[in-house]
Amino acid sequence: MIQSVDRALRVLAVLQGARRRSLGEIAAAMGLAPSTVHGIVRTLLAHGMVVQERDTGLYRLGPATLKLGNVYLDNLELRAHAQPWIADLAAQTGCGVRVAVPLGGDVVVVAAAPTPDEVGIVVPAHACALGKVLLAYGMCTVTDPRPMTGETQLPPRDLGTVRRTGLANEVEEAVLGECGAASPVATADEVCGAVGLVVPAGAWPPAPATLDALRRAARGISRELGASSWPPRFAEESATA
Amino acid sequence: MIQSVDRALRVLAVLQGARRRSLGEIAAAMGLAPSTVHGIVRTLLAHGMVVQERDTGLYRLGPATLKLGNVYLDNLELRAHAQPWIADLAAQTGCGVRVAVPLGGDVVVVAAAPTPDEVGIVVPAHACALGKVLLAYGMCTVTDPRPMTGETQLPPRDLGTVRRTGLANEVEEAVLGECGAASPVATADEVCGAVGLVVPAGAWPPAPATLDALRRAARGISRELGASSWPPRFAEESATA
DNA sequence: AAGACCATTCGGCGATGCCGAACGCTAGTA
DNA sequence: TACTAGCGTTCGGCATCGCCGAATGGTCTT
Repeated sequence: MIQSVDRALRVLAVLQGARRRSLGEIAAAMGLAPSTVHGIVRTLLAHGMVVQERDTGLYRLGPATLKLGNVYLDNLELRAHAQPWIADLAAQTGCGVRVAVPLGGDVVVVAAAPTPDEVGIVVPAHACALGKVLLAYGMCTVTDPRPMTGETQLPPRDLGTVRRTGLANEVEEAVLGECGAASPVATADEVCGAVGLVVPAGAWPPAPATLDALRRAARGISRELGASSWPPRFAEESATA
Repeated sequence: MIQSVDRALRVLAVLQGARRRSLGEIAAAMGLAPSTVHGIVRTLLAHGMVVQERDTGLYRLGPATLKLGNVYLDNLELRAHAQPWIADLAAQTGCGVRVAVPLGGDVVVVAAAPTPDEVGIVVPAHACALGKVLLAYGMCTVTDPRPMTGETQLPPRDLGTVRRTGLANEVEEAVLGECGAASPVATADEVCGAVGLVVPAGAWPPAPATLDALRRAARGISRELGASSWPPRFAEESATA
């Protein structure tokens, strides 16, 4: 782990917390001298990862981050293969559909239907069905176990059942009035994401046919990505068995 | 400019060029020893900026880039204020509408209507109307003057006219069959972006009323962002005058 | 079975970036 | 007007941190 690179990425993380920050604020948040942070920020500035407001001198994230994120999406086989499946699934079920990948203790939405503007949103893994799937397969780790609503269950339960059935549920644990169900998506040798439905609390639980459609989509995407079996095997579980 | 941070960002830039790359490929592209790049990549890996495929060992961009890009969009006042204007403009004119910001020699689309999935795309500044506006105000610099179609004009001409009229044009310079017109958007003290129309070659030139609507939108957004006059003054031009 | 490529580890030399202090600036205040 | 407080920024010296070359253990190809 290279110190200065790690610090640069931590600067970007700090900048995610607020629209704009002063150099001193960033330095204070990281416990470093302002002049140390200045060198890092100047380098980020040169690459467009951050921008500096001309009048106030404050810093914010820059457009290079957007370019980077867009290239990531374009290069993601998971997204490309999932796109037609989730469009169908949204049409069939009338629900919102999301595909997400793990990012530490969170999940990041990489595809959505019928509302593609949900791409990019980040949800704590322990508070949504998509995250529970990824927790069950060891792709996420609970880093910040704070409840988001009064319904949030801590720690996440029944992860064994998730692996057995290929389904995870969530009832108003992230957003009141919103429930979810999700299934794992895998490549030939690991779980790489999850596909899930967003269901209004009034329509919960969904019809069995809806959950079957979800699982069919998860299996279909996984097959296109090279997976041979579904639900996927959990490497660590089968190793200890 | 801190060396290792700069190298880390260049690694990300290299990774934008292809879906996946081996450590050796990245090292070769940068003229460094593989072991040097390895340390950098490991740090990026720890933050989710890159991921490593379990089977092949190859590297690609990671989901943290997507999160970063999404936060950038959420924190962008330009985008928030432009959104209703471009929705109206798209409905009135029947054209595609884009809002873009400068990024070195390119422009990055940060808002679009009626097709929001165009957000994130990157176009060389010298080959599109949006970029010509930003070149005219010194927010972009031509870094890689390669024509994209047979129509691409190099170097970009009539930038003074762009500043005088608040309008830039482009006829099939980026994509054959596609033309564009764009106007500057400014805050109180600098040009921060551009708004433009995408017009099919068959519908070019657009009606004067269409261009007026474009300019009204550009002026309206600029006013909301604190600009006092429109078209905006060009700092360097007025300083030398 | 041999070769080529991969990611990865290690250790020593040296360049590199860290930090404290000083600067110029703007803004708000007495 | 003078004065303080905060900002971003610059500079230089010391020591640290990271760079690189070589060596390892894999896997896949020939």
